[in-house]
Amino acid sequence: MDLYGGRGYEQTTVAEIAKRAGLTERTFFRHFSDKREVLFAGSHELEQAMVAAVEEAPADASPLAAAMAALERIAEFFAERRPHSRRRQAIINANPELQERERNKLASLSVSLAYALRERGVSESRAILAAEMAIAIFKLAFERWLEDAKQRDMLYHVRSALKDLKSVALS
Amino acid sequence: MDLYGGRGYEQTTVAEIAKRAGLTERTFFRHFSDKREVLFAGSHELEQAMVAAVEEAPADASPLAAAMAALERIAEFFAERRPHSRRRQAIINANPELQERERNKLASLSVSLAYALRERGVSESRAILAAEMAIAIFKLAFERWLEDAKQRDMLYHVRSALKDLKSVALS
DNA sequence: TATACTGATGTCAGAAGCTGACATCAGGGG
DNA sequence: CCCCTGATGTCAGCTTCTGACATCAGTATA
Repeated sequence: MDLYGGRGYEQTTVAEIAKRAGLTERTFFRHFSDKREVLFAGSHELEQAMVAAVEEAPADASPLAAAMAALERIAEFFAERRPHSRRRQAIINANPELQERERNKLASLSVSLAYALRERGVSESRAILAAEMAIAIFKLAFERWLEDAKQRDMLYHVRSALKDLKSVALS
Repeated sequence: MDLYGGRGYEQTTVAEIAKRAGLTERTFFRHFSDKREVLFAGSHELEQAMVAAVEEAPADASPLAAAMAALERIAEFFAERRPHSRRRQAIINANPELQERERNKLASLSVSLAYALRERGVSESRAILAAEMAIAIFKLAFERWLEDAKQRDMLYHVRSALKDLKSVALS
């Protein structure tokens, strides 16, 4: 992140990263499939936590409510990491390739959530749509949370986005 | 598409594509920024048509209704292209890098739709969410349309997905 | 204690994607 | 007939990423 932030993502070479870590270029590629992947290493854990939240949601919760449980579950995770998240996001926002990868991660997350919803007996179409809506809410809430001058927490923004989404869907 | 379909995306080299077209590798990269971009060349026109549909939607249409107008506008475009679309999608589905790019295009489309909605006076949050919902509907409808044994048209699947989305949002 | 195994790392060579700089060439306008 | 422009070719080179093989440290096991 120091290097990507300092000289820019494109300008920093894998060789530099490896050297900075006291390792070889080859070793870098054994740990990360991609030059981009370094920035997204932790995303798998987050995904698992969210899936678990869906699985543990009350049996009578609606698909959307169950998907929202996933967002509420991770809301606290972000609380202490605002500075880190801002730095990271600034790097991603500065480079299309990284945004591409980020969208990929969110898409993968959406698929996992939809699968977890299906396991709850939700129909395929409705599971997919509920998951996509949850992701849309997450993206919006995350963006708002990062730039919120009042520093309201993630939960606030998630709920605010959900409210907007419902009003839009009904109109 | 012949090459990507035949030998697979990864196995085909840009040199081969260029040779097949009777051109140079260098020329290929002057026409397409990427090896992937060949498959997504036409997407800009589609995006513009959809934006136009949003702009031309009745002034009293809700944000979601305006976004849906974009989907209805292009529904007929796909009608004659089902064989081509299937072939193309099979190639994309077989390769993660291409899926990544496809998601990128849809994200770009979402941003454009949201912008067009904003121009209609919709608030930022609601514009973003309406656009995202439209994209979610499009993705689902497109998938269903491709695999529909009954060959019902795109419009049918778009409307069916919209109905599901509304029911999920309300639950 | 010696040996074998395992996992992480290093070394090396090379393919493929992509870019910059410069040359060429065809067609259109003055 | 000349000049300009846009598209293409040529070439050199960087960077990402991969496969194959070597090394080395720690650990289990005989």
